[in-house]
Amino acid sequence: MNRYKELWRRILAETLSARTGRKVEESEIVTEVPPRPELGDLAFPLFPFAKSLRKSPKDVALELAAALRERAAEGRGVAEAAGPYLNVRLERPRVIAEVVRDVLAQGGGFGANGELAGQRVVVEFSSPNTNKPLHLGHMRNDAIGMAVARMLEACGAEVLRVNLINDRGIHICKSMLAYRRFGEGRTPESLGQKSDHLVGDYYVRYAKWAVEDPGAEAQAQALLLAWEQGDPEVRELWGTMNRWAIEGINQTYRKTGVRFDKVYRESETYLLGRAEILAGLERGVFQRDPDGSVWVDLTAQGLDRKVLLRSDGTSLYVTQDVGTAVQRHRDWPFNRQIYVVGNEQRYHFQVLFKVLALLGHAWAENLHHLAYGMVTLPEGMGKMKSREGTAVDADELVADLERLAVEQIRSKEREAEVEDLPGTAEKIALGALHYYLLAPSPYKDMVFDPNESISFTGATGPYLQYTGARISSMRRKFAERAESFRGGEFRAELLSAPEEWELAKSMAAFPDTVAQAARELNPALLATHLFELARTYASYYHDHPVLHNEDSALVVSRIRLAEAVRQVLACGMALIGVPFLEKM
RNA sequence: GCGUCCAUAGCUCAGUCCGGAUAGAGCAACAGCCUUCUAAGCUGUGGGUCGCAGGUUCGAGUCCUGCUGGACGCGCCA
Repeated sequence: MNRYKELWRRILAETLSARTGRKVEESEIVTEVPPRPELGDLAFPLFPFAKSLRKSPKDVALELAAALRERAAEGRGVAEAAGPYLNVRLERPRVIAEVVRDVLAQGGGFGANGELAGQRVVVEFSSPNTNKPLHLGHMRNDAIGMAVARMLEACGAEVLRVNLINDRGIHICKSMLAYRRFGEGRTPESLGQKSDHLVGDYYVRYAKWAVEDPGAEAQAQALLLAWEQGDPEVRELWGTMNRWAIEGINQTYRKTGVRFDKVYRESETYLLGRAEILAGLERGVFQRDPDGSVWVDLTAQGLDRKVLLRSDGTSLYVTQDVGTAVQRHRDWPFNRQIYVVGNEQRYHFQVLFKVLALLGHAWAENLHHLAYGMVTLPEGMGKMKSREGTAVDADELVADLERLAVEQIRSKEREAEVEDLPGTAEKIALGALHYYLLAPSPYKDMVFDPNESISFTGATGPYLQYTGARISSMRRKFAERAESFRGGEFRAELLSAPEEWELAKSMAAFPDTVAQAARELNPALLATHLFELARTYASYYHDHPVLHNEDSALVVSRIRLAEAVRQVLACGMALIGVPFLEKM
């Protein structure tokens, strides 16, 4: 839609410049969409020009409408006055023809643009700990990370998906300690259990034990010390349990379509972080306290004094993150780096970015914390504490959604039609999950209602999938009956229903939404746009037969329009991780 | 105590960055629609002091100030 908007902006700026006797910039022209389609397709409020023209906005609109009459052909539409607004009514058949042609010609590439061409962007997301399986919070993180990565790619950027595995520290030692104490040599194989769940069970076991035994904490500390000193037995146990955790987590990633181009481990970068901090100390940007700890003073910048190295010389979370960032920029010099991390860590990232800047890394100003809100359960369903074993487990949740999808397919008696029941159920489950997690703005806390997420009515992933499957089905039927529609040609002027115009506008605006979503790092804009497109289409095909028409030109015209809708849905769904289904 | 973020329909959320026409969806509720391209659908009805009070503006859900309520942060934890 932008191309038409920009076209009229220019036309209006030229006309207004001539009338006001000063150069009116295109940026001064405010564009909107009229509140009701009958009013036109583009709207330009004229309040700002009333003063300089010494006329009421209403009269300005009337005069402009008259003056713009001769530019209708150029602008593919006519301008009319509507109160204080100048509204433009586009020439529908011409625009519909352009949109359908563009969508079908560009196929899977529709919506892409070159806005970020040549940019290299790192997107870090997921960042699991190796002491427990993934939970619902990770799934929101993953959904956002994957969607943002794909959106940036759609805008031409080269994206590196990066995972940072938190595989060291006291919390990791806790599950190791509990396993050593209570595990009796059990393995995932001996138990027939998914390996990350085994590790997670001992993390929960530790928490229970620590309540009874006040000495537990000290033992965990001792184990961490042994780990840092490289005790072979401890390192071996650590290696085994880490492998279990990571293998299990990777299974979940494969299941949910999450992938990374590069994986970093904190155990591999914390030493570089320490070296960086010591270099900063030498350059005088940090200070050492009498007890040996190293500090950065950010009070001048509205933050606090923060410790960067402990008095015993060991590193902290922020130290590791410094090392990781430096390592990454060496490995793959990026223009931007986006950290998808919960909003409770806002302060941490402010500090991190300032510390990196103080260390003299120019790229520090191109780091961005994409802070997303907490996911909670509805009232009465409890808090998600992985320590207590009450977190919503990712694997379980996906399995539950799949079960419900199977039930739905059976109850609709679609089992024979879909052919691959488990595969279809899996895709519906992922569509439901990803759509639900991406629909609210990332920065806001959200309530995850398991029942609502799997409900198949309303603004959901399955609704998009259903719309796509219906069109796909219709398309197959069209191909089967191709003979009877022979000779029919696409003619945009046959697509004169108001809904057909709404569909064309929605499709024309899709590339703008992709660009905006990428600019704002907000996949929710896409989720909303796709739902509205699907809803308009559902309403349209309910009372406008596509194949059941005498006029084969009308059939062909409508099927092309429907195919374009299908294509736009497919493009958008791919971006937000909702699998497209030919049949459901 | 200090800082950051949030508050829109019974519920879950768009709209706020960048101020413009009677504030929109979905769910739930109620009433309809399957000899017709998949009823996981479609149509209609009811439902809002945009947390409160000021201010700026021709115009405020949107910007500014104060207040109230909530979440998070302010560890030699991650």
